[in-house]
Amino acid sequence: MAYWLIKSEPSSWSWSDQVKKKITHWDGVRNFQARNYLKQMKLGDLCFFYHSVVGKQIMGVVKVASSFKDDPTDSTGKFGMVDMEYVSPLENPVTLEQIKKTAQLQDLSLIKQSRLSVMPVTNAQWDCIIAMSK
DNA sequence: GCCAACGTTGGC
DNA sequence: GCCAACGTTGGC
Repeated sequence: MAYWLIKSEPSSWSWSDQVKKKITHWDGVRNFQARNYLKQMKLGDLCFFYHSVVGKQIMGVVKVASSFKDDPTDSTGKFGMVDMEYVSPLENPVTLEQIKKTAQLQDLSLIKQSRLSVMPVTNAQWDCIIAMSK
């Protein structure tokens, strides 16, 4: 099983929206690198849900609830989406500031490629962030 | 609200 | 196929 981190601006789709709705289409990705990662996702893979711009912190965990499929909001047919299902909140959100200060997390794409909206997370990085949330 | 970073588009 | 122009993202 793989781990990922997905970003959303709370003004368009927030963690509390996700908690309420439980399961949602993760559509609107218009970046090839992000799309390629979406494509690699497997059913049951876990993802951190990160609030960009407002909050700048990891709020909780969701899981991949469908494999890669057509994005109905994309008329070009180049992009796609998966479904994301609510799993659990973090006990305490982990902020971008904390992540930047943590030596083991310096390779996280969140830091190196701030514009990428879907990125892989290693087992070690996952465990580290979970530990920080306790 | 600004601006740096960077991905995408389109003209050549 | 290159690269300048442009648009968008997201941290500050």
